[in-house]
Amino acid sequence: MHTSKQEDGNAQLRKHGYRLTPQRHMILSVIQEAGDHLTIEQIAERVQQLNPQVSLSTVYRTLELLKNLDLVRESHLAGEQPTYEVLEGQAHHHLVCRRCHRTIHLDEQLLGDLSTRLQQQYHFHQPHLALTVSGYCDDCWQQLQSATEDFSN
Amino acid sequence: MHTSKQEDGNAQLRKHGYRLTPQRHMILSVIQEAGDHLTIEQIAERVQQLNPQVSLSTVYRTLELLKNLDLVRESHLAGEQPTYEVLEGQAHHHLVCRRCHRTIHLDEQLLGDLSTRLQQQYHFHQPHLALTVSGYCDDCWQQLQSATEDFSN
DNA sequence: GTTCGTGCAAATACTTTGCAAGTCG
DNA sequence: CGACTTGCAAAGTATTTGCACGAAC
Repeated sequence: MHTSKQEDGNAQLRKHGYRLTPQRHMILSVIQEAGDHLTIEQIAERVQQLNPQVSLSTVYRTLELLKNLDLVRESHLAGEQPTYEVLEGQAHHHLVCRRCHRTIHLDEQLLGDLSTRLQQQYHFHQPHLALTVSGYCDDCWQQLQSATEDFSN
Repeated sequence: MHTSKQEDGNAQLRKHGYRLTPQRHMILSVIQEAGDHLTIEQIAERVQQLNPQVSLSTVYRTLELLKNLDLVRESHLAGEQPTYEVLEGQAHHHLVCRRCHRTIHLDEQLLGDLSTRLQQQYHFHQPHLALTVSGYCDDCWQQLQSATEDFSN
């Protein structure tokens, strides 16, 4: 699948004087096609399915590079492994259950014009908003309720 | 310094059947008195200043415990070490410069009634909001501007 | 006195690095 | 061809675990 996103990625690399190696291309593609967060392990797994030769260090080095070029965003929620996803201008937000770790994605407009407000009030440039909400999903909450009948306060 | 916060912490431990050891007390105090985020290393350092015997694993284990009891909040910004701070009911938010890592704290009410809205829409219980804004502080932005005169697009 | 918690050392997990060989442009 | 990248293996860091001793209640 050749999306314009991919060509952007390749172009970005070239523009900054980096070489366009098959490994870099594969890694970027894998992340783009996932359309979701991937851990380093998941990325390596998928890349190695295409070419088992690719080493883990290359994945680390490439992600570092893509991160610096703003082609990929890293997020690191407490207690979880860091994850990577394509950066498409849009922020997006997470609801994470503290018990089962289920994650719900929320879209960017949730926060309205906050971005602009922060820019003006704090002189912060190119702000990327990342909201993480931790709590209990309804299922886990029910289970916890029945498990702790008495411990009030 | 014996604040009511400390007594709350102690009481919480007891209430859940955990023992109140000097180590736990020290670790909680250190975090409370910092009034700011501390890394594990900083916590260990300060605790060991009080009693050099305390081991790192105890710090890890205790933080895990305090986290589960909701006495302490862990945050883990991408590319940084995890940090810990007392949880005082209030969320608080961060603006982090991507270049110099300077951090600005923003207060909870920034997000208004979002908490309630999420609760209602997604049936998420006891939500804690943590907003992280990454971007460039004004100083770094200026420097970057002059450093990259030409590379447009 | 029991059970829980701690210190220590070792194990595990995760990430980075040095370097020779290979590849992109 | 030359400079940049890669794979591999080894080194670093960070975190977790097993166990015997000590402490809280």
